[in-house]
Parts: sequence; structure tokens; C-alpha cells
Amino acid sequence: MAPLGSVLVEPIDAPAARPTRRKPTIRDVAAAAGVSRGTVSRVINGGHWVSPEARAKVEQAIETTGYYANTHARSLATGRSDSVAFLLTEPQHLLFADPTFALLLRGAAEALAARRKTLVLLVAGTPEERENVSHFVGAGHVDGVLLISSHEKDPLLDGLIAAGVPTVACGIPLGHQDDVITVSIDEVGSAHTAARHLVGLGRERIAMIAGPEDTPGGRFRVVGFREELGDRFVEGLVERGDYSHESGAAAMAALLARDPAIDAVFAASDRMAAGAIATLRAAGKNVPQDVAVVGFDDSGLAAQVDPPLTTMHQPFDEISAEMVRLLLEAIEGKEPASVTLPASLVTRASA
Amino acid sequence: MAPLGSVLVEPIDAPAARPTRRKPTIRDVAAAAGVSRGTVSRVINGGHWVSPEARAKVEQAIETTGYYANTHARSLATGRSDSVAFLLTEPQHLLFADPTFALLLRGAAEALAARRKTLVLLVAGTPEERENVSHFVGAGHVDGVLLISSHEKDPLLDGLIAAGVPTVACGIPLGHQDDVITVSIDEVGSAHTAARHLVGLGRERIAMIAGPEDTPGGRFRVVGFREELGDRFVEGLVERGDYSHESGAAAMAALLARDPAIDAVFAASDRMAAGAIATLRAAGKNVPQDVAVVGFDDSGLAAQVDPPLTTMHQPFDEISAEMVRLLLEAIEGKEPASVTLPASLVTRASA
DNA sequence: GACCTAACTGTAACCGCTTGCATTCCTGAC
DNA sequence: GTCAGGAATGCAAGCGGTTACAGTTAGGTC
Repeated sequence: MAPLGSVLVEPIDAPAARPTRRKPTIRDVAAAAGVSRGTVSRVINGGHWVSPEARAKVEQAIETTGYYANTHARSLATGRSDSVAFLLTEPQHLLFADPTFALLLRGAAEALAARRKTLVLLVAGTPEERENVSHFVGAGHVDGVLLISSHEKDPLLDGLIAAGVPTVACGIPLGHQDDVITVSIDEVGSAHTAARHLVGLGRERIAMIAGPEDTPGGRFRVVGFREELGDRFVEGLVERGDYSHESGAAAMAALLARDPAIDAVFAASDRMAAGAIATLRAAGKNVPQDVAVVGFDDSGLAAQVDPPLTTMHQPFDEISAEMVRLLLEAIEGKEPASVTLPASLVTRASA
Repeated sequence: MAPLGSVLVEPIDAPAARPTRRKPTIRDVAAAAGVSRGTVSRVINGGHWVSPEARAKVEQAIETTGYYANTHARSLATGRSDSVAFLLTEPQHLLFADPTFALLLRGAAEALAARRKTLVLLVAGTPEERENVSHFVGAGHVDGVLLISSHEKDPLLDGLIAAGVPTVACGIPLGHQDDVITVSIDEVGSAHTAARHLVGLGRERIAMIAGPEDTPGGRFRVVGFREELGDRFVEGLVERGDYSHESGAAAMAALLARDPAIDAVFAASDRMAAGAIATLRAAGKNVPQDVAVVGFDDSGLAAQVDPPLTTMHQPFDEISAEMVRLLLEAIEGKEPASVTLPASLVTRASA
């Protein structure tokens, strides 16, 4: 554990009072090093135009005093906060139950920590929360925003764009294709891959459990699926869920009711795939013998389902790292281009 | 969407320059209201000793200017940051894969947002990260710390205590029973309840899959389990995992190898219970007919496992709400007492 | 030797807000 | 009519940094 620095000072006006511990400030360092505050500041901020001797003295003084810069003062002076918001706009229960959210959060936290930025978690679920978040971000308390999971035409996003807050979205927010930087996977291509795999297995009646129509995954994965199936595509064999286990189970039940002879399913999330498998098992179907199932995400869940899921792997570490990289560039005033990453098929037992 | 306020100002010294948008400050509000900055500040901070007329004018001015306080300036002046760290000390892969973490995080985020505090996510996995976190917190950049999942005798926690940083831990950190405020469930009592349920089912050979010995859950749940079983307790029928699915599966395999006639298992997490069920199924055992399984946590997972888990419900919402409440009290200088909450049995199909 | 330049350092003016203190104004008591 | 006392307000000194600017050296150059 590094020393949690402090300096022992004797209050001047109150000789009788007990000495009180104070955080060392740049003044203490300057005094200890025998230089001015300006020079100390220069050393801290890269040390340009500082003589080697002065720098050495200051560094020594920082060491002995246990000095650590006060970020509030720095932020006030510079106008930067060196912090970034991780902004969730989904209704809470949906997102926090989603293992992919934790994966993104972890990646973002790691990438930001490495750049010495602070991650502030912001939840904009209820209207009141949205209002507060809007104020908070608009007031410049964070330098930029990592936007997670936005549905179509989110007014919050409109506000961010209008206010000129650097923002990077995860997945292309529908309706904002051109006015926001995004990191996303190749949704259409991924769906092609998944569908091709099922076709390659010789499956004939292939159904899909898609995501909500107002999310990019919900829309574009259906497009790829349909394209790949071509003539095999059956209009009625697409059901929609909200990525949750329950919705996957319900969708599978609906599909089965429509066509009991379905022999393959492509689900747009691992959780929906798991739900579908539960329904299939309850209906007496074997996976993968009777019905092959392909999931999406390759979250930790995929390997734990019985049978383990064949699924499209989303590179969450890369996605979050790219989001952070692009956001920091945007904060620096550059105008980075959006990034699309490939997703790859991971074959396990379910298909 | 609330207006992201700003004020149009004409730079005085550069008449030719284009007007530039600036955030309104307390000065703008004071000018607009025709009062001093001090009065505006008083209105913002509760409005004591301000005449109703002045207050009305200020509130009006805040509205028209779109003013929103700069937290950095405020923090600098007050010494408070109005933010709280959510500090993770586990190796990352373990924690982020754990659905209970998301539940706690959600609860904390919600409770803090309601009190208008900011949640800063801090991860102290690697030694370097720990160093940075230690500095960051020690420097007073957050008012307090919500400590998640600490193993025994964590030097980071020592440092927090030594530095006098208000801290509330989730689960009693072993070795720190007396010097840190905690919110925990009744570990021993919960284990009693779970074991009693299995005994009540008429099970004879009851095994346990416990957590790591250096975590409170890992230690005290075994105590309660053993107490409840009394004579029925068999020394060799306790295996340890790390709360993960895989470790649960492995532990179950070990138990089965030791005694194939086991007819009940109490796992200290739902994930380990799910892993155990996978192993049992692979071994040709039916749950619950051949082996009854009780989990722990009642995370979202519990209802999705096949068969759905009977499990000890941890009241995560209450836990996180209490943690926030106690922390804010501690920050205000009170010395709140630790809290222990009961966990309750939720009966589903697995036992 | 005068002069210029570059490298370094100190000074002080902010950044936007809070808050102790002084000031003003008003009311009621004597 | 004077004065105490309290309410409302203004004033200005911080909070701990950054940074433009000015000042001081020292080393060349001619």
C-alpha cells in the first residue's frame, strides 16, 4: 500500500489546538523543493522547460511529502474532468441482468484505468434519472460518454449531440447512423455466418428468435439471416424477444406452436438461446439432435448451458477498448471514424 | 430532455471574434437576478437566510440562464466530492462474471442517484491498479468507499482504515470485524435454514459445496451447515469452490467420487449449484429425485436453471441500499452500526 | 562589449463556488 | 428617540491547481 500522504501542521491561530493532518498541496511541495508552485506544476505536467535539477528536487519533494494532486482543483483550472461516463439508458432490470453488460463494463473500466481516467456510472432509466443525467453531462462534469445500448431515436442522445458532448455508442443507434461515433460488430455478416452454419448442418426448417426491432441487433441480424436463407426463409418463423431468458423461452414456444417440425433455431442472444433450449426440452425435443440451436454473444453463460451453446462470439474486450480509444480521441478534438468489428462462430455442442 | 444550458457572450477584448458559447456561472445568475453571488449560492444550498423575493428572483434567473452548478468548483471549495467509490478488489474475471455483482451495483447506483451522489467505479485487481486506487482514494477524490468482496486481511482495506476514509464493506471482511462498518447477511443462520430444509426432506447424506475459506461466506456458511446437521455431518462431504460454475461442477465430481450415495447438496452460490447439477446430470442422477440441490443468492440465474433452484435469497436491494445509507452517514461524521440482514429460503424445484 | 535568443523560473490572474464576516436595514423594547 | 438584535445581503478570502506573461540567467554572435 502506498502512503496515503499527509502533512503535520500546527494551526497558527490556535496554539492550544491539537495538530491536524492536512493533505499536502502543491505549496508544500514547492516549499520543500525550494521552487515556485508554477515549477512544481510544470514538473507534474510533463516537465517541459524545467531544468533537470529543479525536476529532481521537485520529484524528491513529492516523494517526501506524499503529495498527490487534487483533481477537483485541476479540473476547475483546466476545464477537463479526466472522467468519462458509462451511460446506461435501458430500463435497469434488463441491462443489469445481462452478462454482456458486465463484460463491456469490465473492459471499459480496464481501458480507462490504464489511461488514468475515472469511470463514472450513470443510469438513465426513469424520466427523473434521465433528467439528472442530462444535466450532469451537459454541465460538463464528464469529458465524454460511453453510451450503452440505446434504442432508436433516444432524445437523451439527441441532447448529447446537440450539446457537443463527445460520445461513443456501442452498436449503431438507429436513427443516428451519421451523427455519432460507434463501435459495433458486423451484425448482418454475423447473422449470415450463424445461418450458414445451420444450413451447413443440413437443417431445413430454420427459425429465428430476434431482438427488439428498435435495436440494431434486432434489426440487422434478421436481415443477414433472411439473406443467407434465401428461399429457405419462412416469414412466420421469426419471433422477437427482448434478449432475456424468459422471452427466449416464450418465443420458442410460439415458434413450436406454429411449426412443430422446426429443426434449427438462431437466437440473437445466449440468454434467449438458453430459454429456447428449456422450452425445447420441456417439449421433449433433444438439442442438438432434434433441434440445433445457435446463440449470440458468447457470454460466460454459453459454456454453462446444457448442452453448451454454439454461438457467435462478440469480442467485448476489443469493443470496449475501441470505444475508449475513440472516445479519448474525440475528447482531444479529433474526429475518429466509427469502427466495425467481426464476430466469429464458436462451435460447441448445441449446433 | 432538459436544456443543456449555456449563455451567449460576446468576448469583450475581441469584438471581431465570433460569439462563443459558455456555461453560465453563478455570476451570470447573480447578474440576472440582481443579487450577489453569495446570495445565489445560499439559494442553491438550501435557501436559509434568504428573503422569499430574492429567492424567487434567483430561481427565475437560474431557470432562464440554464445554470447548473460546477461540481469541481464546489468540491474544491467545500472539500467534499459528492461522489462515492464502488470498489472491487477481486480479480476481475471472477467478479464481473458474477451476477450478484451486477445486482449490488444496480442497487448502489440507484440509491446513490436518489441522493444525488455520483458513483465512481474503481477496480483494484492488479498490483498497479491497487496502487492507483490507493492514491486516488487517499487523495480524497471520493468521499467514501463501498467495498465489494474483500478477502481476508486486505492491505488495501488496512490503508483505507488508516487513512480514515469512510468505508462500508459488503460482507464482514475477515480480520476486520471490528474496525469497519459492514452490511452482511446472517451467514450462519442462512446455512442453518438451508440445511434444515434438506434434512426436512428426509435426506440422509448431505454434502456441501462451500466458498473460499478466506471469505466470510466461505467460512460461516460451513459453520451453520455443520451445526444444523449435528450428528449427520460428515467431515469429508464438504468441498470448496470459488463460487463459479466450473468450480461447482468440479466440487460435485469430487464429492460424488468420495460418496456416490450423496442425496443432497447445499452449494454456497447459485452458480456452483448450477455447475453441480450439470455434473449430477452427467453422472445420470436426477435432480431432485436422486439428489436435492439448494443454492445460494437467488440471482437471476436461479430461476433459469433446469430444474429451477431452491435457494437462499439474498436481499441485494436492501443490502446495497443499506450500504449506501450507512456510508453517507459515516461521511457525515456519524458512526453508524453495522447491519445484518436475514436471508430467506426460496423453494423451487431443485429441492 | 553590446545585444539577441533560448532556457528556465517566478508571479499572479484566473477557474467557479462556498462561507465567515461586515454591513445594512428593519423591528420592537425601553 | 435610541439602541439592541436579528434577518438579509454583500464582500472578499479562500479551495488547489494551471498557465500566460514577465523576468532572470547564461551562452552565443557580431
